[in-house]
Amino acid sequence: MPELPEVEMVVRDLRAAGLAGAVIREVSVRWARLVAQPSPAAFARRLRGQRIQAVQRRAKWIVMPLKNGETLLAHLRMTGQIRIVPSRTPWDRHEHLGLTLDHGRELRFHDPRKFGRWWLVRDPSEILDHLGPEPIAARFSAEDFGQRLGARRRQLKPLLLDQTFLAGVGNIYADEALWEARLHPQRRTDTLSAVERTRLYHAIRRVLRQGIRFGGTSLGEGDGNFRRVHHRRGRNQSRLKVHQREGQPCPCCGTKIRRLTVGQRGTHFCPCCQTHSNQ
DNA sequence: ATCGCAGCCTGTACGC
DNA sequence: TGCGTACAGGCTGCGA
Repeated sequence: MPELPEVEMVVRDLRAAGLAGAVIREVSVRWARLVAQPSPAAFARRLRGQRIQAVQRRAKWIVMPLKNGETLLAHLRMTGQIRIVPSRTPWDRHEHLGLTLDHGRELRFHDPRKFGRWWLVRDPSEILDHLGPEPIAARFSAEDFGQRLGARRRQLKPLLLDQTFLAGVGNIYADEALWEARLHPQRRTDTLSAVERTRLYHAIRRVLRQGIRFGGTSLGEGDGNFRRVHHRRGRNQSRLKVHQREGQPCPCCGTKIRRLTVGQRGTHFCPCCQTHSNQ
């Protein structure tokens, strides 16, 4: 699933492909509900002829400011992939959006689950304002994180997935960060010591940065799994310690990894390293 | 404030 | 082999 590191890889790939500076010649929406805002017709009309000025990332969002001041936004959700292909490439059955660019190229949005969404808005803050801090930003401090964490009374895992609390962490990196910090996913946020809060802060940043360093996490071989722009796979799956490793030994102590459902989410942890004390 | 659930989707994994 | 069913999950919206 594309989380912060995966979206970062896509954004870097799009920049390397020269998407910043490209002009959108034609717009083809083949699955109407993919366009969240405005109507598909207005989306196509207002996008046509526009130049993409930059390709940026905010949490799991791809943010593309246009020359006319509007902003194109994309969210890959579960299975969204962006591809750059030669114009007039035959459509794959899971490609639901096409942006014909200059220089004989076309951007295609591929999404088997159809959960991904695109927006065209005058002011991106109306969409992005609700998001919490960017966890790998320099200005994101351990003090601020620890203080906000202690002010809440929830289980750790669901709070890490709450995009208004912290923006960009998803199921994979939440499991990995909690293992790294040696904290039980169901531990209550207001029971952590100062040392544990700092440990979690560093663990989150470490697993996200490692995800980027290894090109993102591509679990499995299927069509719906994460792929970078030119269909490349990430390599971070080989670095995962607990996520999707139920029954396999913990790399730290050898205990079998267990799976729980926490806040309606599949959750993987080491019952030995991640203790439930204080809960 | 926090929680749980339905809904959005379809590929995959499973049982028979 | 083939069928049916359950499940996965990011996010929103709802009610408790």
